[in-house]
Amino acid sequence: MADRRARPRAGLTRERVLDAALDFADRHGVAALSMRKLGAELDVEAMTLYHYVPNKDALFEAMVDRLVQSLARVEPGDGEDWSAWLIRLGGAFRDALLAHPGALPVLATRPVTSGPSVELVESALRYLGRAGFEPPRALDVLNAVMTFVLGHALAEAGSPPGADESEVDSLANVDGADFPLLALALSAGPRHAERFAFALGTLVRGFATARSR
Amino acid sequence: MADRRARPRAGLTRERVLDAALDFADRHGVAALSMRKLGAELDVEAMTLYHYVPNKDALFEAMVDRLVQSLARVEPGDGEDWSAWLIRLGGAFRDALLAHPGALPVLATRPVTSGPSVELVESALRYLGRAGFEPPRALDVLNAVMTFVLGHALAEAGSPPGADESEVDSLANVDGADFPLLALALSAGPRHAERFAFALGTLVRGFATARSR
DNA sequence: CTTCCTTTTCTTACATTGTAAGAGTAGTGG
DNA sequence: CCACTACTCTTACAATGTAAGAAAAGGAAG
Repeated sequence: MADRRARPRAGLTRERVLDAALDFADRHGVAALSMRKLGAELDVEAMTLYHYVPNKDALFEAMVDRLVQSLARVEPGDGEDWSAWLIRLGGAFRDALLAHPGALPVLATRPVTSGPSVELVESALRYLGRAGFEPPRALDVLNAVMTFVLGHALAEAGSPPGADESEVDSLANVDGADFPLLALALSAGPRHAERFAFALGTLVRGFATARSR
Repeated sequence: MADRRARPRAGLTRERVLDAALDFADRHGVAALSMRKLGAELDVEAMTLYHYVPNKDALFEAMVDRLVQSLARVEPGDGEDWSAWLIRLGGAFRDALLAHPGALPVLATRPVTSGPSVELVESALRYLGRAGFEPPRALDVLNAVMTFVLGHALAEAGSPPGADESEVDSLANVDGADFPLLALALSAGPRHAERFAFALGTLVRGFATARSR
């Protein structure tokens, strides 16, 4: 009658396994994620997890899918301009990636190939086509945006947790005497968001000339 | 007097260890790289490697450094325009990354923090400053280019070797009936190089408006 | 309740990994 | 010959992914 456990173990499910994995990755880094430790997090032995996930690689894949699927809801609003939509898409992707920085190395290392992501690309091509981009060009545009966002997120998330504490945000403590310009450039603080907006805006604006009509 | 081994084992050195590691990573993927296997590649026991590298992580770091350092030679030519130089820098970075796609996951996952890379950034800021970019803006520009190139290289290199053969170049075999636009966009072939040039050119061109003079 | 069946969990076991500790070996200078 | 340094190997251990199958926990049917 009393609760079975301090940790809410009741009703283990694939969702909960994935959540725990993402959470663990965010707190300790993917490198530290082992089936045994993940099991311990859920008050379960390692082998139990194999009932919800065929193997560790599939678990990684599922984590990635989870992140990518959050993009499905970024559809163009009524009368929304293609460039505004692209910027919104890029921003949503960035948010999704930074929501779980621990999973980033996994996503970056793996070709995103899941069914839903292909549908995403197709509908993006549809929107861009409507805005006057031929399919190949539209794919170029989409590719440029997504790869840029991925690269930026990687840089922004920086080292995964568990890395050497001493050099966290490595560039933050450069010697102003040896590297005056860099020190000056960094004196304004991180500015990740502005940096991102600046670059994405520049990129998207430039695509205007690539439309066929 | 005769040669000691078929494999050129004579004179093991840190350089040779790094070369072998990069080579192995390219052929089988970093995931498959273990100290024992790398040792075997050099006709040596695993522990021998620890004489040249303090641990596996340092080996990865050294591999990354090797790639990054090849950028040191990309200095602006006489009278070379800043945008041309930026494009050349981006291209060189791409080349360096794609020269060892196996090492890409390592580089992407790790904050590039080595001494030489900081010097690289400083000198890049110097060039861009000469071209009229204030240091913070110059860093934004540089960051945008580098992150884009990294993201693009990741996408281009695709899955590391050793991944599931069936879905290599996953997007290449989409169903034209279900995803007509994507199929159409892909019918032109990979076009990685053009895609890269298109996006990098667009990005760099857009930076022109961010100069202060 | 008992019996059977399915779903979920655990126990054991093994090959592979990174690497600590230290022992062997080779070559070099005295 | 000795001592010393540079290099390599042997052995060992803890941690990992996961195969094989035993145990437990429900639930449905009698």
